[in-house]
Amino acid sequence: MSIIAYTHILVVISADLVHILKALADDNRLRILNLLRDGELCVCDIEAVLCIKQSNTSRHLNRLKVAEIIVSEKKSQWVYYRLNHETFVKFPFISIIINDEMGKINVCKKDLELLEKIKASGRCCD
Amino acid sequence: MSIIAYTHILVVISADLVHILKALADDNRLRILNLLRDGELCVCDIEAVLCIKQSNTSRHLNRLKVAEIIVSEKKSQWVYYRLNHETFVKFPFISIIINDEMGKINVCKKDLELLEKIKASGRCCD
DNA sequence: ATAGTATATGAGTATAATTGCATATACTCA
DNA sequence: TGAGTATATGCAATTATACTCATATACTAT
Repeated sequence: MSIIAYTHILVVISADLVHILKALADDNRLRILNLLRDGELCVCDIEAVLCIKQSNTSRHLNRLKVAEIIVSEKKSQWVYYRLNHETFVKFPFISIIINDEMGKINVCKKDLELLEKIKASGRCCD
Repeated sequence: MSIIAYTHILVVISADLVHILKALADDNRLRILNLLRDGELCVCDIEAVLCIKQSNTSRHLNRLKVAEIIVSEKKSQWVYYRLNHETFVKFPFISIIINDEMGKINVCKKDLELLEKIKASGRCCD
């Protein structure tokens, strides 16, 4: 179900249902997606809110990126991650999980509050 | 996020989002849910279509049952499994995955065809 | 009772996922 | 250029998951 296209060195692996579900099936990654609802964030913001190691944060983000659930953009020394709405068009259930389910989870609410505090009182970036 | 209620010996663990996603994030279990779209099936039917070992089939079914995605009912020597629509009301994204995504997957289409053949030409049960 | 069938489970193995530490890379700013 | 910051990645340890084989349990029918 995965499409692998070789164009010179470029390798594109189209995410399929199981890979997307595997990427979603983790507490930390769900919390990351919840944080990204409000807009893009850099690795250090996420790291601070979730209180997990930088390398771990980076790996979780990469897992979501490989599944095409998020995309990244480098701006000076920071890498900003944001939700990939193109994939949500193809797999609408992802939007439903992020928009409808996240709000019900207590940890997710607290994460958003903590994010606001961190944003207010001097972030690592920007 | 899990609610654990002790009433005498009864233990009820309410399935939460991550557990449901973990239960869904597997090829064989997605194929099982696809087969159950048309109605209840016993273990041997599923085993035959997916071409996996009986013990493995039983464990996958248990994983889905613990996540409350399916329910089981014993009828004489067979155990019939079916979709748990109560959970789908609580988590509508599951319905969307099963109804909208399964149909797009080739293996799932073939599984349904094979199931019809097995049902037609003498099943193990009933 | 006994043999046969359906399902569940314990034990062991193989593989995959998560994590942390140390380090490499990329970028900025003085 | 050199120091500092942000992010990614190699490696190793730990844990979780999937799978198989053998066996136990539950039920049916003779």
